[in-house]
Amino acid sequence: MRVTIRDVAQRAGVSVSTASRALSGARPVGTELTTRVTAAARALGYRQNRLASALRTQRTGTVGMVVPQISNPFFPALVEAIERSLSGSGRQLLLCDAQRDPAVEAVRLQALADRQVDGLIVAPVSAVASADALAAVAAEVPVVQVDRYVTDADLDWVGVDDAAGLRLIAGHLADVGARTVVLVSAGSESSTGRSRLAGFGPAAARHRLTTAEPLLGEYGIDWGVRAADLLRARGPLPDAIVGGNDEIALGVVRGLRAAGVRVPDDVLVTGFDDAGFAALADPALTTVRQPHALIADECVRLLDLARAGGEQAPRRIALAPTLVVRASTTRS
Amino acid sequence: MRVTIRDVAQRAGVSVSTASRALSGARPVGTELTTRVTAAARALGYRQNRLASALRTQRTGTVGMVVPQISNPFFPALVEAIERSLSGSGRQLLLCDAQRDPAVEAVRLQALADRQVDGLIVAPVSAVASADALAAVAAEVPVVQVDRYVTDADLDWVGVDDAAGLRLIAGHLADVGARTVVLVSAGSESSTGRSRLAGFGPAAARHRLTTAEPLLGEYGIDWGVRAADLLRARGPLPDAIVGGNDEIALGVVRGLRAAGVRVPDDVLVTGFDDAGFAALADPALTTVRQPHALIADECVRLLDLARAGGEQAPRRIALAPTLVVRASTTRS
DNA sequence: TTGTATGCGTTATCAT
DNA sequence: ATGATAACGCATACAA
Repeated sequence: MRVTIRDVAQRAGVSVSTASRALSGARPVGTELTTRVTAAARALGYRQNRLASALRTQRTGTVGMVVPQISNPFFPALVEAIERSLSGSGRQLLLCDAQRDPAVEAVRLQALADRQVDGLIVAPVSAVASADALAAVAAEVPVVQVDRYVTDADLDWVGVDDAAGLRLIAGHLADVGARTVVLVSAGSESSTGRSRLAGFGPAAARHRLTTAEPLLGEYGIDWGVRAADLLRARGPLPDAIVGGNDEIALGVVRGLRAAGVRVPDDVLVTGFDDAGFAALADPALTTVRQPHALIADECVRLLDLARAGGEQAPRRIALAPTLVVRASTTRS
Repeated sequence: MRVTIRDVAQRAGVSVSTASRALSGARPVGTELTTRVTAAARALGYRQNRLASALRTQRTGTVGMVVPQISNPFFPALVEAIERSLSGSGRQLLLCDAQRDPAVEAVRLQALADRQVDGLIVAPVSAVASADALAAVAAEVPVVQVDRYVTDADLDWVGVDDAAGLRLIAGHLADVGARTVVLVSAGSESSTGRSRLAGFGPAAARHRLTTAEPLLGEYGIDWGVRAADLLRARGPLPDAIVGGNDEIALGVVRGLRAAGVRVPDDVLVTGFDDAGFAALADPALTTVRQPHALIADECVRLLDLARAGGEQAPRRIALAPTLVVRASTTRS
């Protein structure tokens, strides 16, 4: 049988409550008894049954996270950062994958709520189709959205300041001599697609860059390849192509190269996110890095705030990204 | 207050035990009462408190997993597969990141055990430094190693058949006309480094390929770049370079390209694992794909077997990989 | 400061 | 087949 707190108490010659208090530090315990208890605990190799504790305290020390797809190269870094941020306060991450399906996502959200997680960090699959399920769980457990958010639900959100990211990119492109730029990004189904599109025009204008009509498709390498063809069909290429994320940018590079256009020699290309492979690509991608650690910390902070403060107006926290200049915009 | 099974029982006009049995199906319950109970449960929106259930049944329905580093591009696909395999039986994955540190890993293993996970799936950070902690938790909960294993611990393992993978690669290289090949891989600190090295010679011999002295460093793009230089310094390049994993292969490609050597035109290059970026790289990497879904299923199966059967001789399951031919070995 | 007794929500045991 | 009751391991209200 496992060693329980009863065994510890017995061995230390105290009551169970004293043992509990001595170990948790919830209430003061005499110095001698404290040492007796801790000694007994160590001697017996006692380790708390977190389940029983959670049942009693209503706190599991676990936080649930649902990502659209963990194999999507953007999320592992985020998961890692959140796992790390949580472990700072002794909590653990219960990770679920939504398989890009709002229905699966809904099941996962409920399952996590049933396991009494202390909070839920969610990157919703869809801006609209995920809304109901998210609102439902939010009624029973604190929820923070990360990266993406759903429309029509007043929930906290933490992500990157897309407008600021695009300003960084525009500034850099202007610095290296670009005059004409075009955006290749995702449409407005996702919240990030919308805000990146909205941020692009003003950012370009601020740095006196001439823009052409944006090409909007979806986040993915295939769309980037296709967009490169569309762009060439349009006429002379711009000086620079701004990808809505790294995958699109990589697709653009590949599409261009297949047509004999060299990057960065003939055209500059930038990405967004700094997903793992951006540095591995050839040419390595100039991109905007999301501050994973800060995003993670903010998520955790909002979660704790929600637990403490109860109902509040939803907070939306957009953190500043940083520019990472690599070979795709560096002419030798 | 949350709705508990008491509420359901009351509304259905039965005892709590009957309600429990009707809902769980543990013991037969009269048809009428069953319908009354399920109706009441649905009407009240009852959802079981998994914690309380777990405390009683000693089964949490969660499986812990510890990976060396989730941002390492090999692991997300594995995590996804395991998450999926588990969800088939209604279980969930508690994911931890060891931050490449055996000490952190040890803490995570204990934390998961304290949370009463039903099983543990671990890709150990180090073949030697991870052994003690792994053996310790294995004493209290079923453990299955995946991908890598520790020496000196009799624990189940599921992974890929490295020798078979290298035979696939050698066969393919022979098919496309290569005569001389060299291995660039990791040393023998990791179990995979050891077995891939061991499998290379026989695989090459089987297909009448001439081999040169292998270059052994570590899994990582930097080593690949450096190895490319070492290889060029050695004299004329071989027809093909076999990377110990995809990162090394990518580094080799980059190192060669920096020196003006073209892939695949001048030299063929292969990887191992089919990590996410292998398909995204340029040129896309010919590699050996690990059967993630099968590996995941086997992990789960062994876990369940261990729960059921108690102590057994450790099982080591090496699954057959498949060859993925891409541009890095395809001359146009 | 310490001990006693109760309950968290559920399932298992033992009756009937 | 059904119900009363105890117990899982822990933390806390209350009493001393």
